[in-house]
Amino acid sequence: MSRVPLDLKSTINLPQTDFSMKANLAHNEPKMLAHWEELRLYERIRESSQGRPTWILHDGPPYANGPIHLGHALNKCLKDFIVKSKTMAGFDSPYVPGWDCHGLPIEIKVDQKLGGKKLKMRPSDVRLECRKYAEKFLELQREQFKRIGVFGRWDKPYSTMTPQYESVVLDTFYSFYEHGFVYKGLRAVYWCLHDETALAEAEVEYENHTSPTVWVKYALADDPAKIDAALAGKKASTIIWTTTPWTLPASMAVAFNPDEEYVAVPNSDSPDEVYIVAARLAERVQQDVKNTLHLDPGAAVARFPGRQLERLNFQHPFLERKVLGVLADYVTMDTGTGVVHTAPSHGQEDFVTGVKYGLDATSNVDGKGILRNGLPEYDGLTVWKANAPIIELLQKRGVLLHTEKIEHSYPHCWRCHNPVIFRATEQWFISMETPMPDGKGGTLRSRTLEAIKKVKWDPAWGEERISNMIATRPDWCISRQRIWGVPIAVFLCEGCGKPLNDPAINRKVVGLFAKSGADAWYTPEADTLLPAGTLCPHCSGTKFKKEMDIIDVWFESGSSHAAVLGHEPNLPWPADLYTEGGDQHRGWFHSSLLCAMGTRGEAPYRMVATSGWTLDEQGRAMSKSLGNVVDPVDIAGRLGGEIVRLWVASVDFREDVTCSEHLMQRVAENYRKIRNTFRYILGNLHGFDPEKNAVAFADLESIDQYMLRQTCALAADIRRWYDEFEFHKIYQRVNHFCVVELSAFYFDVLKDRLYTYAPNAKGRRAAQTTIWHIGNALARLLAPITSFTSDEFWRYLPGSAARGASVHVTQFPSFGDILGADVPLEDTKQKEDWTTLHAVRDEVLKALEEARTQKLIGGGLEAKVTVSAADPVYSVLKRYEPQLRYLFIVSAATLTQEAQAGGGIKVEVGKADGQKCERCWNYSTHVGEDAIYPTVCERCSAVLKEIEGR
RNA sequence: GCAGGAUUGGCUCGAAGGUCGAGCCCGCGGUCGAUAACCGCGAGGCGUUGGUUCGAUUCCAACAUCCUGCACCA
Repeated sequence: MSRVPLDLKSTINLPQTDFSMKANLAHNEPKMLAHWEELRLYERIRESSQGRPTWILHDGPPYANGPIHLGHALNKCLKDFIVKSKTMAGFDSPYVPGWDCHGLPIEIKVDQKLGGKKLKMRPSDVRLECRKYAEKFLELQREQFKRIGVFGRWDKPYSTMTPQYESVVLDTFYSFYEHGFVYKGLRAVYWCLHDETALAEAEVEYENHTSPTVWVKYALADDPAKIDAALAGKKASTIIWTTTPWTLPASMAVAFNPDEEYVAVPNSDSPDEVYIVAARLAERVQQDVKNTLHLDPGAAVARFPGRQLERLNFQHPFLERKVLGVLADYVTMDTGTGVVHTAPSHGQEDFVTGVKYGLDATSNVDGKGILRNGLPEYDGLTVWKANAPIIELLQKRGVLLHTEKIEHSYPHCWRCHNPVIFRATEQWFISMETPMPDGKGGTLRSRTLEAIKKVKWDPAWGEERISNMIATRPDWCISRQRIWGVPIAVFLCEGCGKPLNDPAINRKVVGLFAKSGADAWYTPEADTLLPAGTLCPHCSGTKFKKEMDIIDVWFESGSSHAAVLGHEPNLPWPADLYTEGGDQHRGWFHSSLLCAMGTRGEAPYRMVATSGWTLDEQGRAMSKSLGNVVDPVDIAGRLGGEIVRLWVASVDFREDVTCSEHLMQRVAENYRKIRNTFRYILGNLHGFDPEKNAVAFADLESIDQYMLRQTCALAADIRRWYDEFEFHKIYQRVNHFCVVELSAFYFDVLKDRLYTYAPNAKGRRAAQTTIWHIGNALARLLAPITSFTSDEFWRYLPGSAARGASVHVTQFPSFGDILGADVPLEDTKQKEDWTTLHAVRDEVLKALEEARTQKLIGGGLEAKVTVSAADPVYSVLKRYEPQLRYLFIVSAATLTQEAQAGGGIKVEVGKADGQKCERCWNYSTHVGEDAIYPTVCERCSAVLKEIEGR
């Protein structure tokens, strides 16, 4: 009875799967997101994590004023890797994202939008506009973060503009206030006369400006012999140079550089008169003032360091006042006379110097820029108009040595573009030197420095960095003359101006904020909080007004730990980790630390990790004008959110990271390799049911067992690297595993078994069991990074339906999961065998390549090889002899025991004997022996019999 | 100017006081049963200058370039 022969190709078990080779991520990821939403996946993860130890990453709030950029994506992906990996490592690790919503950038944007209208609007209406602006971008950023696969409590994030949050900020402020950390004091700030407002540094732009400059004589009021004996009996003066004559009424000191040499230069018309200027600038000064004064630097009477001039008294050029000689390092020798007129109320450095020497920093310039309390010549004029009469005045008093106009770079208001001035104003401060109220000793500064040591900083240099900053920072100026923020909700006595500090009233204000938000301060409702009959404790005044300054937004975000942590059982205080860009050592890490120290005496975090900056391929910062911006939203839309995630995983985030379109393409290439690994596994698991078809570890082939142990080694590395946040090592290692260990080695070798064996043959089932375990493990190990693809794979993996709806509710695989319970992890002998076999295989492949070059063979199966080796290699090969041809993927491999020169092995390649089997493509001398299938080899003949049930 | 960090094939990374290494890219070839895939072979590098050392890409110092934060231009 004759049979109709089967079509041979149909008897080959080719891979079969709907897991497409083309990911089409841009199209498919949104579907996966919808699926996750439908599953309520984040909530499910929370439920399944209940009761496990918590591990808290507290989110640093991005600023809600634009779409996300690559730095945001880096930040959020890193956090997502950490939270997901902690979750899969067995922790309850909730993630509450947050936003920073108050502050200047939004207020300025809204200002620009409102224009002149703002001045006519009530503050509460301006605040509403700001709120709408922030809300808009909070919404946008939330969707963008979700799009790149970040899991979190997106429907209940924290935001700095909610009543709850605002009340916590105020409560934190009161805690500082009631413990005596807070004081009011003067500080020099940028001031725009036109807009009558203080400006932040960010609001200042340098533009060219023409200023009158003057060289002014300050006569020494003390005995010049104090400086140098040679000056006894002389009439000594010094000369200052300034571009702001209007600040001269506020001149309180003249500054010298302590380490520079100064000289007393005689006036050649009147040799008893000497002028003290810097030695290095004497020639220049001579030229500058030559029209009024004939200095003779060559005839200097004395030379002395600047420090000799400290605390000497000089006569103010036109006021009845002494001016103190002071020392300052910032006095340079590139312009002027080496002597700097110092007005503490009108310059930042001047102010600092003023504090150091106890000088008066009261400003006699009002908010409109008008000089007050001055001489009739200039009193009542604005600073710009006062320059001319003051110069005239100097002339009249005979102290003007020279004047001219110069054009130089000068700070301007970025909105009205008028030149700005420095002005000392009253501000609120937190003192760094206040003793801690908890009785444990130390000051805010010293205790903070101690707390820093208990925190783990990654990279380690962060500790030194933040310590330096805390050690050297001035008191914290926490007030801002702005609207969009949390007000410093304090009542001030209208009589004496002193603030009220009554804890009972403070609590009532916190309660009001918790109910109605900080907006309430801008309504009459706040006034009713003050009980009738409240008296000022300082002057017994009965009338009070509200402080309308707002709190520095860094204080707000620095209070986030108190707003978010410690209120729910699985969100305990303090956080295990804060992680942001390295710029936050001065920003959020810094303010959070101080806020927590002042209120709780402890750091709000156990560990701080920092990431670098995102730069372009040439290492330049990204900017729209350079056109080198990589937009993560755009990448997600074209290449996939997974590619953004994988890029983040690929770089060492601790240093500055580079990115470009080109680099993203490269990452996409690598992604395809990982995807194809998953696809190969799924394709070859067609018809495999792990419940029914799995083969016990002991019955697997040696190579299968070896690969499962390799997978365990991979799992161990990956899990360690997740713990250490070394994601780029995971990326490299997984890439290597997929490309070298699987694709180029194991999967290649496996094809013969998977494709040509009978579907249910034990050897094939063993291979399937192995790749099933590898895929199962790999998907879970990679899930924190390739969250989309791992879950997609999970849905296709046979038997996974029984193990949960998503890979994200599983945990990392244990060695037992991979090998089977009770299988020992180590098998040293097996590992050594395979190390040897690997090395021999490499030699064989090289020999095959040579034979190919010589046109002896084409494909490897056209070849037979003979390997000659001596012990110990020989005996290893001998034990694996029947498998060698499959390992080398040739049609025959024979072995001879023979020592080689140099101790190596010899590989001889020849044309394979026999005919090519049409089915398995191996060459065999037995092709033609099967009557029904005359074109197949003896192995395939047997397989076909099995398939046909013969 | 001050503080901190970085510099390894074209790209991203890893390791180490003893010939550095991996993946990708690139070149050549194979395969045509993972096919917009797969396999093999090959080429290519330690910023500069000194010092310590038997030996330095590694440790030290200076320089250069780049990045971050801070300060400043009277």
